[in-house]
Amino acid sequence: MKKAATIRDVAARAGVSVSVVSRVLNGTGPVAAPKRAQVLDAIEALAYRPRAAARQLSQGHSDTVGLLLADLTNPFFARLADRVVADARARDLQILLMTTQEDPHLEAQALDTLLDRSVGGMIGTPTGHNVERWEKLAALDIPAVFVDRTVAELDQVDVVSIENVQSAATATRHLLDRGHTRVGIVSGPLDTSTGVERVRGYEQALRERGVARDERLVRPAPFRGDRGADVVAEMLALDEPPTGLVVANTAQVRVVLKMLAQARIAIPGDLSLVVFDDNPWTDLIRPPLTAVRQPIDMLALHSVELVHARMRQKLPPAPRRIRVPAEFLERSSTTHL
Amino acid sequence: MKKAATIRDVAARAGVSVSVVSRVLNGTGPVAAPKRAQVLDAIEALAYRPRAAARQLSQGHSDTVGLLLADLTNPFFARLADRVVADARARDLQILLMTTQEDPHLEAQALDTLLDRSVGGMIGTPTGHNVERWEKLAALDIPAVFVDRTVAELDQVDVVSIENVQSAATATRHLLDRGHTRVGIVSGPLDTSTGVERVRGYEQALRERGVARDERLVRPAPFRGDRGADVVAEMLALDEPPTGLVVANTAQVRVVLKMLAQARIAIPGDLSLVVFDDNPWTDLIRPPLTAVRQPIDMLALHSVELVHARMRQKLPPAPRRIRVPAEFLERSSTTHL
DNA sequence: TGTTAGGGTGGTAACGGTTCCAGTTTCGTA
DNA sequence: TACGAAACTGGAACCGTTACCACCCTAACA
Repeated sequence: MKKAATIRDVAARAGVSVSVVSRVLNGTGPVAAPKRAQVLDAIEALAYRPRAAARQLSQGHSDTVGLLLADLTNPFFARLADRVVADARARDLQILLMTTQEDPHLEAQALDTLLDRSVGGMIGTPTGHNVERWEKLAALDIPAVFVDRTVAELDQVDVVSIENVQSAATATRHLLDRGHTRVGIVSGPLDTSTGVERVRGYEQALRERGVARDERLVRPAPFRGDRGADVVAEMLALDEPPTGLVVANTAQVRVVLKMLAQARIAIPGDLSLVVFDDNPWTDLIRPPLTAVRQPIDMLALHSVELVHARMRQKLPPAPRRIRVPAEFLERSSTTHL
Repeated sequence: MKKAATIRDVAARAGVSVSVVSRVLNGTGPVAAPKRAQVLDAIEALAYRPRAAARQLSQGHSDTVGLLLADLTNPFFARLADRVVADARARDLQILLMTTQEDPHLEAQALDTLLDRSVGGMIGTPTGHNVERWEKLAALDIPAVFVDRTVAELDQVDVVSIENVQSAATATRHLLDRGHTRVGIVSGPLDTSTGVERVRGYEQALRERGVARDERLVRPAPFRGDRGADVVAEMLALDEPPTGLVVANTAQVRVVLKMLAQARIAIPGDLSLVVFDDNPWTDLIRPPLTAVRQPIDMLALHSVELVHARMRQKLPPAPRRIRVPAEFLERSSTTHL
C-alpha cells in the first residue's frame, strides 16, 4: 500500500519548492497565480492532505481545543458538547474530549494530557480543585474558557455562564408569590460558583419578599450520586416541611423526582417544584415541570467564539465574563399554596 | 516565560544521550539501572512531558482514537460517549470527538479530518453513506469499530451492537402474548442495520405467533426530526389502528411520547407501548415505560477494547462481530388487550 | 588467550511540515 | 534607461521524538 503524499511530493509534481506549497496552503506570503494553480492541481491529483502532527510540531500549537466536561451522562453537558462540537467544526477547530466525572484527580490528569497534546485552547467545567494547573495553562499562553461555572481563584479566565443569581431569584420569587413561605433549595456544592450564586439568588428573593431564611431549607448536594434525594427527604421530615422547592442542582433533579414519586408526594399538591434543567423530558413527565431553561446553544456558541478569538489573539487581554440570561418556563409543577 | 523542557534537556541534565531517555520513556531497549534512575530524576526535576505531536510525527500514528457519533443530543449516544471516554482513558487512549448529525456530508468531512490527525483508530456510528472513506481507513491500516450499527458493504469492519433481531422479537412477542394482534413498529430507516434488523425481529415474532404482517404497521422514520410522531399518528388513523406499538427508533421515542400525550391517547389503555430506550427518564414518566435497555457500558467497553487490541495488532485479522444481549424491562406501559 | 555474544550507549537520519532569509524577477516611476 | 521597491521563489534550519546502527565494553566460552 502506497504511503500518503507529503508536501514534498506535491512540490515535486507542481515543479515548485515546498515553500511555495506551504504558502498556498496557508495563504502566508505571495504566490504567482499560475504556480498556485499548478500546486492546487498537484494537491488534487495526489489527494494530498497536510499531516496535522507535522504542522503542530513546527508551529508549537494546534487547532485542537480541549473540551473538559464534568459528565456526559448529564443531558445538560451532553447537549453542550453537541453544540460545542458543531460550533467548533464551523470554525475549523477540532475537539479533544475528556471528562472529569467531577473528580479533581481525573481533572488534573486530563489537563496534563491536554497539555502534552499542545492543545491550542481549552473549554471546561472546572471542578475547582486544580488551580495551579489551570494557571499553568495561562502561563503557557493557552487560552481557557470556563463554561457554566467559574472558580474564584481563577479570575483571569474567561467565563460563559447563565445569570445564576437572577435565575434562582426568579424561581424562588415564583414560589413566594404563590403564597409559599416555606421554600427549600437543593443547590450544588457551596464550593462551586453555581452553588453559591444560586443560593445567593434564592436568599435575595427571600429578602425582597421579607421571608426569613431557614438554615434547614438550604441544602447543598454534590453533583454526583443520589444525595439530592436524601436531602429532600430530610427537608420533608421537618416539623414545618417546605411547600415549595427549588432544585438548583441539575444533576440531582432526576433522583429528587424519583424519590418524590416513590414517597407519593403529590406535585404540585403537596409540593410545588421548580427545577434547573431544560432537558427534553422535562415536559413529558407528569406534571410538566416548571423550569429554568439554560440557553445551551448560547453557552456553547460564546465559549467556542471566545477560545477561537483568543487563539488568534484577537481580543484584549482583560478576562471576559459573559452572562447569558436563562429562560423561566412556567408549567404545571407549581401552584398557589 | 520559560519554554517547556524537551527530551534533550532531560538528557543533558541526566548526563546521558537522548536515546537513553527515549528508551526509559518507552521501555524499548536496555538501560542500566543507575542511568535509568538519573533519567527519572531529571524528568521529575524538569517536569518533563513528551510532546505528543513530535512522537506522532516520528512514529506515523498516534494514540488518539476518533469517536464519530451521530448526535450527542440523543441520551443513548451521550452515555455511550461518556463510557467510551472513560474506558479510553483507562487504556491511555485519547478521544477526538466528532458528530455526524446523521449527515453523510458531515461524516465525510469528519473522516477526512480524522485522517489528517492520523488517528490510531476509529469508533463510530456510520451513516452508511461513505463506504469509500471507511474503506480507505482500512487501507491505511487504521482499525475501525462500528458501534450500535453496521454497514452491509463494510463487512470487514468490526462491529459491536446489541442483539437487534432478538430484542425486537422479544418486544413484539411481549405484546402479541398479551392478546394484541394489531402491533405496529416505528423503526429506524431501512437503509440502516438497526432499522432492518429490528424489523426482522418484529416479523419473526409475528410469524412465530401466526399473525399476519400488515404493511401499514411497519413504519420507518429517520433518526432526526419529528417524523416519528406523524408516522404514529398515521397508524392510529387507520380503520383498524394498532393496539400495541414498538418504538424501535431510539431517536423518535421522545416525539412519539409527546404526540401521544397531546392526542390524549391513554397508555396502556388505548395503546400498549414498548420502546427501545434506556435513558434515565424512562421510569420517571407516567406510566413507566416497558423498554428494551441497551447495555451501554458493554457496548462502550467492547468497542474500546477492540480498537485498542487492533491498534496493538493483538488480534487475528478476521472481523469481529460482537453482539451483546439487551435487557427487556417490563414496566407499566403495556397491558393485556 | 582469543573469540564471541550481547548488554549498554550515543550519534544521527528520518518524520512532514513552517518560516526565515537571501536571492531573483518584475514592475513602476523618475 | 536606470533604479529602487515590491512580488515572488527556493534553500535550509528548525520543531521534538523515535529508531536504526555502529560502537564499546565486559563476561563467558572454547
